[in-house]
Amino acid sequence: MHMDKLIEFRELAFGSRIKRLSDALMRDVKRVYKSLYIDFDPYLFPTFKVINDLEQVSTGDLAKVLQISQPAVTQFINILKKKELVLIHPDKQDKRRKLISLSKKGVELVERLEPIWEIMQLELTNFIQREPTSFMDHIQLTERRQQEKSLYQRIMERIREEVVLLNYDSQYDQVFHDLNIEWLETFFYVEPHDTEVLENPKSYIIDNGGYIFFAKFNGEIVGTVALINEKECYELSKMAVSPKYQGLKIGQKLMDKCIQFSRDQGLEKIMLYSNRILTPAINLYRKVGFEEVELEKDVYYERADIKMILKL
Amino acid sequence: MHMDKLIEFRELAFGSRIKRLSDALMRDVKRVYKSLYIDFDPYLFPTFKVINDLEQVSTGDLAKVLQISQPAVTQFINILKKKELVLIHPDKQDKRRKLISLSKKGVELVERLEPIWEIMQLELTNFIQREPTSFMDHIQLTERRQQEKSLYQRIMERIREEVVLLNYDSQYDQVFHDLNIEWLETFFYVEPHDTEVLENPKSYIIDNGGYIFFAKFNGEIVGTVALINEKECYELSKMAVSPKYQGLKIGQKLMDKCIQFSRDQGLEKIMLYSNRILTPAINLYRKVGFEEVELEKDVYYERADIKMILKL
DNA sequence: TGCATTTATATAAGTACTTATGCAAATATA
DNA sequence: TATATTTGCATAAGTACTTATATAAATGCA
Repeated sequence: MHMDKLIEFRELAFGSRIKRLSDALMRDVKRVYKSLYIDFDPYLFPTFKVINDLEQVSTGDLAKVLQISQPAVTQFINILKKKELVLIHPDKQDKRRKLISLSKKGVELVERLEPIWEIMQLELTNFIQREPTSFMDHIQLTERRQQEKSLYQRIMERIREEVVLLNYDSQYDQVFHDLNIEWLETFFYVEPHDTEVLENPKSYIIDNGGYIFFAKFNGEIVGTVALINEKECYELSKMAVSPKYQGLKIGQKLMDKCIQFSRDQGLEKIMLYSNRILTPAINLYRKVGFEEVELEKDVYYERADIKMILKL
Repeated sequence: MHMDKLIEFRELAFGSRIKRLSDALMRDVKRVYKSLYIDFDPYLFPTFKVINDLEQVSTGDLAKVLQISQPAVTQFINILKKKELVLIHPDKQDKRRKLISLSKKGVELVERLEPIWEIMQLELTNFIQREPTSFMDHIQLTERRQQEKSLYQRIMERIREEVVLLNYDSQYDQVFHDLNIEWLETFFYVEPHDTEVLENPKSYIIDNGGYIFFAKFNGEIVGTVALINEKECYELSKMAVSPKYQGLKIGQKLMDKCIQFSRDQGLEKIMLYSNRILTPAINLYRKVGFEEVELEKDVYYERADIKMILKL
């Protein structure tokens, strides 16, 4: 009773099957955008990409090159307009025509999306292109691949792989400062001690036997964390991830690195101070094994209201 | 500007392209049903066919074997119910469950659809299955085939080919009578002379040097026409096509046969009487070359209000 | 055996398109 | 040079699904 009847119906269910397949893939790509907190939808891709490539197009031209109905294009443009991704200017020569081009925000989005599209292109190629075979077999094989590991998972894994970890380098001092100031300003206020440390990471952290790691994605530093040298253990601190790149599990990756690094150094534990407002962070700490311990009275961070320790 | 941009986008537009393709094919199949005056939709096919094959299924089972959402199944069942094609009975053991089975009308529809499905299966196989190649190439080739000659045209042509013409045989006397009585009763009233002729085609038509042809589709006589022997020409008469099988161009096929036959006999013209109410018929007569001539006063059909002649 | 959980289905609202149709501007034609 | 036709876009409504959620019946477990 659990088998797929559409397979049995063979070519007769061809239409239904490619529909089902395309629906599944579109849904997966939609989830990718959502996971990356990007306000974009896969069905908008063809329209958006053509506007980007041709720089200026009319509604009718879009319908022609995309081979979809003109009302569909009108609707998509309205949605892109609402998202402020395109500009619409009437054609001077022909007052019936509207010329569409990308807005500044649209161009920025393209820049953000391009590396992701590249990865999608790669994963999709890998997903659908194997040995040459019949159309029906391709559908069958692709459905099976989707069941084994969804396109969503494949793309996300690949995107996460693109995040590489780097050791401290003074060229990243500014980013280290900015990433940390960002969340400090959002949730608390910046203490004078913070500024001092964040502006001089080398003397305060590195020269004291501490370490700083960076996460790089798409040529950009998108996250950082520091291990500050305390007696007998490291204090995990200055963890910050660019809000633009949430969903990539960068925090997780930085944590893993810190834990592995401390283990390799033969240490027994990692310690950290945090604040209960930062629930996602606290959850991550718990997930990797940190346990809450009593907070001493004279802690040097004013905002700290929780202390956690991970036994290695 | 007229090229297909989706091709350029390669694998990135994979989802959009199979969506576009499936939409096109579904639309074509929908048109086939419409052309045959069958009140059915391609999206209902998987559900309908599974109910037919399994005889009794629950909503949930359908969702499982079709791999679509349960609300979709509920909606499809409601539509099938509205079309009176299925029966819904609550499960005695499990009062939450609903068991779906085909109604009498549903079974009849399956019988009507099965030969068409067979042709669709054939045409689709031919449409999508060529040399083994990559998934993208299959899509490309299929799109091209669709542009050259749409799936709709391919299926319709094949269905029309299934209509074969037969010469007079007394075993078809009853059908000859019934098909003609049907339209006579619909548009006029049956004159005593009609009944006389329709009940004795052999003595009234064949034995007078006339001819009767039949159109057969799916093992059933679906149309007929007679050439009645008059001095110097044939009178085309008793043309009738089963309303169930409109859209197959059966009338056209019977006409072509009559014209070809008369030509082969070396005759100079065909003559017919009709009535202006029967616009589709009159249109067909005009289309193949019949021209209106003056109607004599003493014509032996009371309902005749137009006389036409085709010069061969 | 009673109550929480799970399962089967229904309902509502949203999505990504379609077709049908209307209106205004541009072009062709007389 | 007026008028009919065509073209470009918008609007409305429909279609074939989806997700989210509700409800009632069945089942699991204490």
